[in-house]
Amino acid sequence: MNTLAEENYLKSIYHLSLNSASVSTNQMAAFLSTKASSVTDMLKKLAEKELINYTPYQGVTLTPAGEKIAVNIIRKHRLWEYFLVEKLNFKWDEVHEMAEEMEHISSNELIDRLDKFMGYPKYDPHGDPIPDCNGLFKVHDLKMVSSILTGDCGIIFGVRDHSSAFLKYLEKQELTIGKKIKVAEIIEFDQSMVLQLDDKKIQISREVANNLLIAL
Amino acid sequence: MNTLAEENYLKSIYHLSLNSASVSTNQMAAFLSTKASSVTDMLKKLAEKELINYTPYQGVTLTPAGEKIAVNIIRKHRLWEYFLVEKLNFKWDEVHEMAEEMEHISSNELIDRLDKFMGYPKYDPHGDPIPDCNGLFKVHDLKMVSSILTGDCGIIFGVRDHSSAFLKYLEKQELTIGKKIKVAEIIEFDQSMVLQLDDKKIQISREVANNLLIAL
DNA sequence: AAAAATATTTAGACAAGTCTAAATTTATTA
DNA sequence: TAATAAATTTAGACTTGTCTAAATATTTTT
Repeated sequence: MNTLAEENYLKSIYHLSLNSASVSTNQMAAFLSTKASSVTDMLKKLAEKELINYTPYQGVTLTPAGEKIAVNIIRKHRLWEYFLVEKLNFKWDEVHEMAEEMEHISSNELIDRLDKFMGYPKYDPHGDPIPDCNGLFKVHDLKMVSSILTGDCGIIFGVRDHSSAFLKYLEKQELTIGKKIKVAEIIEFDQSMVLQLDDKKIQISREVANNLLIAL
Repeated sequence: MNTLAEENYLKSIYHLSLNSASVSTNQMAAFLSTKASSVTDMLKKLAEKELINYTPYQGVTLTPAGEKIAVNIIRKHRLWEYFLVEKLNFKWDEVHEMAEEMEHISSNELIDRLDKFMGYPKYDPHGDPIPDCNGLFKVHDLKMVSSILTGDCGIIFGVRDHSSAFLKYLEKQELTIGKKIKVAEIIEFDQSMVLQLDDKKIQISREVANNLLIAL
């Protein structure tokens, strides 16, 4: 199979590809907290294995084979996160690092049985979709809270920032997955927003609104 | 923390120490399917970290710090095996390789919660004791079936050989953990044994009897 | 107790993955 | 479009863990 480092590179290329068509060496280096020269070395290796399309200086995309591996790692990551939260009662801000390790457990039989054990969940604790055993998942059309207008309603469905600090903040504000919100007011000065929840109003910064996703 | 290789060496020293007071370089090399020179290199590294007592040419023992790490890895291994069998319905001969990977998931909080989730099991699917979160476990005084006499009774409590082939054979013969057996006859020619189970008699070779453990 | 056999360690090399520093290519800008 | 800046790759080195082959230590045998 592939090494730990190879798997992490493939996963990173997948995630970065969601924003831009092709991924640059420097983007990778920043994302992986490594140096551009290290990235180049690994890209050559992955291209050799035909898991990525790589032309020097031109950035990189995943081949179908590479994407399949990346999606499988993401499937594992999200299923383990679901397990940690739903079965072992961890909080949603505590599970990322553990899942980063667990996603590399190789057995697919294991992950399929875990999936079944948990009742084939469709979303992980952060609202991200869990690919099924064939790598298929629905891509929801979610909007940033910052992009909607006064009076608009929606249901919180996901986050863009997965940091513990952000998740803890949302938890404290009761801005969790499934909650219904309505935009009560947008402050012109700094674009911060006042949201109406079931029982209270809260004010969130532009930065928070940018990282909170809703379905209308 | 420690690397994967370091953890595997410590675990091996622990297992091999159960048979002999100190463990030799060649024993380690055979057990780990590696070369004696590689073992020497690693022993130097572990001695440097004060996880083992190592005098060149004189074999090796674990320090208390090294033993603590080894027991913790074994705790993780056995708890994951229990999880795989009891929650995900794997057979007892299918779980070893998966647990070899899972035992290196670093979080102790995770393993303690897994332990709680499963109701603090005392034995893994092969009858081996599971250390608690302080590294403590009962050492049962088990006997090899080959060491008992005609007419003696006992309850199957463990195995010495953990290979899939052996476990599958035991499963087929219904010689599983918890079964009560009585020695009906010992064949003088080859020391094979006829065992009385609840409902039937079966004959096992000396080799099998050597690897099956019972409590009297 | 010396010779032979066995076990262990040392020396030097290699692969994976990373790094720094230098060279090269691509992009920007004036 | 030539000069400058930024991005990327190459070259060479380092670490971890492994290997082979040679050297050394220990054990066994006679």
